[in-house]
Amino acid sequence: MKVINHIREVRQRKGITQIKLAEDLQVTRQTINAIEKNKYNPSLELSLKLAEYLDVPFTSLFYLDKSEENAE
Amino acid sequence: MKVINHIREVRQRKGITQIKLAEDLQVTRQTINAIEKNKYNPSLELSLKLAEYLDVPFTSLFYLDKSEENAE
DNA sequence: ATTATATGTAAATATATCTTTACATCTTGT
DNA sequence: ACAAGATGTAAAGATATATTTACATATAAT
Repeated sequence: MKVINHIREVRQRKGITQIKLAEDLQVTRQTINAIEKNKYNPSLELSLKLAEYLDVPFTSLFYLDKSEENAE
Repeated sequence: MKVINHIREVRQRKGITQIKLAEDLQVTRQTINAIEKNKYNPSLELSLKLAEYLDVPFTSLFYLDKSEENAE
């Protein structure tokens, strides 16, 4: 069961660059890029910071993909 | 800034053992124990599964400790 | 006291998350 | 065309998360 995130959409809607988001959250730009490109999931701590920073409900930013009920 | 979790309290309130929780979520009992004892944070995927399984709002189960604003 | 169940913990190992450095590509404006 | 800013990506290394096995302690019931 995979995790879906809507970071890119929310970030772009707010006119924020990956660079600014990374700097403000004290991670590297590559980390933001990798997460947006679904290379891996953010840690719980970073996830909470992202939702807070982007000012959206946590579960609208991250949720489980129910279509892959049986998948790895 | 650390992550606070209320897994133990919610789990006990529901009368669920670490063993059952671990089995139902397909992780080991040691993983549940370590998370409850704050050895480390759950992954984002496991965090989402925990909130769903325990049937509580995500941000009432996990949140950032604002009292450690400047701490590592 | 003994048994059963639940919880705590440790070491070794595997995989996931994140950083650093570096270079490539894309887009937009001039 | 050129430059500047934004994004994509890769390899090597560090730290975090999770498993496996094993043993210890706690608690409650009989």
